[in-house]
Amino acid sequence: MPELPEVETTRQGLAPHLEGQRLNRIIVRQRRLRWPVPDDLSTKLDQSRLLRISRRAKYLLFHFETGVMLVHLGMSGSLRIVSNNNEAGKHDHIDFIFGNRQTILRLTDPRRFGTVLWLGKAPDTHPLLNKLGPEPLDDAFTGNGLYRRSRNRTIAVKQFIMDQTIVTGIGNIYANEALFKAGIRPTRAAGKISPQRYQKLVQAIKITLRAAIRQGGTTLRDFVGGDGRPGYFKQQLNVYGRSGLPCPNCGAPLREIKQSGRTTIFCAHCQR
DNA sequence: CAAGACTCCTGTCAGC
DNA sequence: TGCTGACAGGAGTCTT
Repeated sequence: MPELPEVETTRQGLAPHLEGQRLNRIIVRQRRLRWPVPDDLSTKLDQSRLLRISRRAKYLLFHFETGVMLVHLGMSGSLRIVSNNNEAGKHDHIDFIFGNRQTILRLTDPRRFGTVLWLGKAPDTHPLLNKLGPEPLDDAFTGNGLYRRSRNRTIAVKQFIMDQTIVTGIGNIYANEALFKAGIRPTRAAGKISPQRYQKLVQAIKITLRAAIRQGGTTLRDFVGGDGRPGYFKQQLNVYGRSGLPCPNCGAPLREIKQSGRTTIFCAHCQR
């Protein structure tokens, strides 16, 4: 489920439980994720204190005294605090056991597209991190910047904003939503959009992501409390998952197409 | 370099 | 009820 808002609400939910705590041990039940979980992860982390959890793009960075551990949740991953009598299920691949009171951070990931890697002391130079574009909620992410990067690009604007080297954190849902809000047709060539419209798109992205983070925040207490209540992702989505239903703006039926194998939903009347 | 296809894996759901 | 195929919130890697 994780696009930027999910990852950020996960970070915000976990940080108060874990920051400052010492890691006791790790239980790795399944090391075959996107890449194999490093053999020596346990050694690297042994009795190390977790200083803080940060986020870059859709990556969570766990800053330990001994170095940085990177976690990506892929398509289906989640991290939760679970109680110590909670039996591990089929897809509960790793437990990180913290502190004297045995706080357990559990990684669950049915599809195993997620990632757990050790980056050591110089995380920023890692290939997964060193080519990333700006954070969408930073001031450094501007309409002008997007406009400049888009010149001579024939790629569709939707794929353009999902490219993590252009701007980070935007996945399929929020790409659809932001383009709807900005009134831009997802298939339009990135290189043929005016600076003014990129300005509008950047605002739409920021507003959409902030709203989603706020909503994630309200449900996160349940999330971290570990009861895993369903219905967690109910959001006010304007287009995603609403193919054929009326456009919230004009009432025309929303159209569905494929772009690079991903579902795109848009209003042919409002988005041009 | 850019763009598109392919790939990893499992759960869910529509259709028969 | 059971089977089959399509599809799902990601993104690195390979091919053209």
